[in-house]
Amino acid sequence: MKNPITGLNKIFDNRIRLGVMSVLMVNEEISFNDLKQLLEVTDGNLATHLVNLEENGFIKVHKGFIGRKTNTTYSITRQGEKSFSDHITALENMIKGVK
Amino acid sequence: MKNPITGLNKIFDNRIRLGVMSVLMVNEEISFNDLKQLLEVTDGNLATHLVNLEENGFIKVHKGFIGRKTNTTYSITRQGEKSFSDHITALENMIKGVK
DNA sequence: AAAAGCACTTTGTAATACAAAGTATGTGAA
DNA sequence: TTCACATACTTTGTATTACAAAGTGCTTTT
Repeated sequence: MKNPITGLNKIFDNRIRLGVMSVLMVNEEISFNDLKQLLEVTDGNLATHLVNLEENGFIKVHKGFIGRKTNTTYSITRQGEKSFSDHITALENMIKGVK
Repeated sequence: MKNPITGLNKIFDNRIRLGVMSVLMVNEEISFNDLKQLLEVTDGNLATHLVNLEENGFIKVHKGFIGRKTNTTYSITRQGEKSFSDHITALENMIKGVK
């Protein structure tokens, strides 16, 4: 038998970062506020995880407007897609092992 | 859209505990040492996570012998199977969402 | 002019994770 | 019989992480 948890990405051990990534896999972009409500987190906490994901090159930020209100949105990067897919694959392999 | 990370069990956010559980889903029992080598962790760290899993009622401990050498093995409980299955289901649902 | 919203940053604290060292018990070798 | 070694921990100390709450700067709404 081999180590079932190799290939898991440490960045995605955290559930909020995991949540952000899986949302961004299926949504072209999402706003800060929508993300905050969806994941049910405080804004400070969310902001920290978003910075982390951005610094790791997994997401990118777009500062825009809705009318004249600021509206920040986030989207996934190529590298983010790749790294998250790899993580999902590792999870699936682990799950396959237990079934 | 709904929160993709609801249903995930916080105990299984940690990769070592996740690893222990997935090993115990497919092995009737495993010894402390085998687990340590398989998951590539220090014994102190592993022991801590095993205590955590035991206190949560997910695994049980059997202190036995091989010949006259002590041999501690671990196995999953009914509740552990249930909780871990639920976690896997939650993961699968999350993954389904991103595919 | 005041209050409120957005998207943060800063601050402080609590929880978590981990390595390393120490411990108790027993075994095998010299 | 004494010494080194193994098992399965526990203890200790530290580093990392996560989080809430409060503060900030800007803008918009009332």
